[in-house]
Amino acid sequence: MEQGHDVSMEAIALAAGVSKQTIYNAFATKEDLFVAIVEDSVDRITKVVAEPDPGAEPAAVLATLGRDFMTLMLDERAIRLKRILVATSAQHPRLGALFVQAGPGQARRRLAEYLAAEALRGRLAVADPMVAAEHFFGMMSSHAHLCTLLGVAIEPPIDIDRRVDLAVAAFLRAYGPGTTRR
Amino acid sequence: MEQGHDVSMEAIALAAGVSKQTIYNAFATKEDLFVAIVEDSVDRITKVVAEPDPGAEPAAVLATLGRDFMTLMLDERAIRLKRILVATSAQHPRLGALFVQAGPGQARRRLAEYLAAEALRGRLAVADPMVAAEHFFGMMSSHAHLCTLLGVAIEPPIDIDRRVDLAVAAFLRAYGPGTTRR
DNA sequence: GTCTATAATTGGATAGAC
DNA sequence: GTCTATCCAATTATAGAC
Repeated sequence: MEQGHDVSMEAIALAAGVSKQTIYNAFATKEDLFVAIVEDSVDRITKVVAEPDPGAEPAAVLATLGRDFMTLMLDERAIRLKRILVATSAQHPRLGALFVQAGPGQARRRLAEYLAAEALRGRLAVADPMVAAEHFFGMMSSHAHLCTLLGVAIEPPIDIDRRVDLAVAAFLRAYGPGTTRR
Repeated sequence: MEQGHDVSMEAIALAAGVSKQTIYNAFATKEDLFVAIVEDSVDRITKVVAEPDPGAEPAAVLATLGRDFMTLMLDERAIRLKRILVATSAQHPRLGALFVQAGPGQARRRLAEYLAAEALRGRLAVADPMVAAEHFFGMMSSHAHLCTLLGVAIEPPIDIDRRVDLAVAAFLRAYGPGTTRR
């Protein structure tokens, strides 16, 4: 995970403090080891997104989910994992799908469920909950996501709380109760 | 560009119909060739984003910029280029920055300029034009962007026009003239 | 089970003829 | 300038001793 997708078995054995043959006793090929490591990393890194409290204020729920999402997205381990998944997407699209489901996909589904419930209660004007959830996360994360994957510094340096607050405010203007949907 | 960042000089020479030595006569190292190819590709792929007409309706300007942005983002060549930039980000962050500036960065600056002008005219309620522009592009592209990089199929298949229309509508509710900013 | 030593292959780069 | 043939380093995987 530290050295990226093209790390050698030699380097892995060195870091593990064993010889190559010891690794080959546990994994038949480098591919097998790679898949096992990535699957494990996806489990470790995509920590379960807390289910929102159905009774809480939309602004508070959005802020909490938003901060969790941004923190996960900017986590150095998560960035490394995503780079590896992108670099090997041609050989292992299944691993990419695994990450999407467990990470951003889960966050999106959780928020969409909450938005649907709030729409029924009349506290939000959300026609398509999955689209609205994507709008929320997309507003916050899009630019920073690309930059972190490319190793490009974000100017000005990202302020998570501010980004979250701006996205929450914009989302509530777009999907608040008084809004006319079309 | 077809085979990805780890293509061999052998394969490149074969595709070019020459021998390796012929390539080495033009480029001192594989690195040099790589940088030249990527720089050229960035130029080719990030076609100049049309400057918005200052007088046009916000909804129409947003729809045009949105469609251009989505088309560029989903272009197969652009996806391949981005994968290569991500895979080599540790060795060549400069190339990633080049792409960001020329591609999404340019689109964002163009939209931000337009939004600032419209805010002065009172047709939009935009406090921070760069943030608002990022909100617009982020709403449309975020999820699809990650999926295309990872080679994961988007379910349901993406409908550019619909995504653009939904983002334009949400943006205008959030940043339309009647909106209360905070 | 683990280690050292060693295939066997690949791939970047070069030599030397034409 | 271009080609063929070759060098050399790195890397995956295995053999065989302990």
